[in-house]
Amino acid sequence: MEQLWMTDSALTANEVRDRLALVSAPGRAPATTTVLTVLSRLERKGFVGRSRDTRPHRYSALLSRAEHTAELMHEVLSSSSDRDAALARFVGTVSDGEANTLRRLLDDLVRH
Amino acid sequence: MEQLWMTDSALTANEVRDRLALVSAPGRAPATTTVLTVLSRLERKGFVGRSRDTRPHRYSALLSRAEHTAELMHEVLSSSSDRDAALARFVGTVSDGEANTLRRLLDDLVRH
DNA sequence: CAACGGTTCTACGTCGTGTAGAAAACATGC
DNA sequence: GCATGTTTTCTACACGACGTAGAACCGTTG
Repeated sequence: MEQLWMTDSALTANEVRDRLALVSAPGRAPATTTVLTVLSRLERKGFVGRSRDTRPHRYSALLSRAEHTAELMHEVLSSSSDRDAALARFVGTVSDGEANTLRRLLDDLVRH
Repeated sequence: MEQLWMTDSALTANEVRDRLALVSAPGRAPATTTVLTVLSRLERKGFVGRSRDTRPHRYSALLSRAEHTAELMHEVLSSSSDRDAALARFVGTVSDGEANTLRRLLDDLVRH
């Protein structure tokens, strides 16, 4: 459900429904009220914000897809009693490409 | 629930119950059957293995806590459409200590 | 004010999870 | 061999998170 939201930003419920309709299987297009409900719940959990003043309320993701993923990774990591061990395992199973990406990112980090 | 399991390895259901009893609040000690049920479900999901031949079956974690955490992180990461962006966000919010750990790990990686 | 689009309220089915009793399967002492 | 205690399975319930959506409510506009 989330993913569908992360496509872009600041849409009305109907716009979201339409986009969903395009992606989902023919029969499985959600009703507008469904979308509204889900958006409300996401808002309650702090994942999306909405403009209550404009009449068709506009909803937007508060965190980008990448930010959200990063946050989840932190959550998972901090649920571990031994963070370093977990990181070691993580790095040990990462692809070469991702290892390089990580190196680059860490280098960038050091030059503020 | 998981966490309780990751303490050490190869225990019987009753041993697990006992250890749980030590940690949990006085009134909140689980029954043995409860432990069995949970262990069975964890087995079904491939998180723990058990020796069916010994009579009190012995249960053991198939993945260490760290491995499990690492696997979860990979799962989360691969659920992202843009892995690199997610990694960037992740590294950007990591503590200095963890950044250093990561550098060291990546260095070790390169010398096979 | 009636009709319509948008929003909230209420609700149902499903799934995972923590919980555990009842029943079945086993081991054993006698 | 069978009664008894232990271990495991079966069945079941409550609860919360979701996906789903109808019914009712509300504000605008013709």
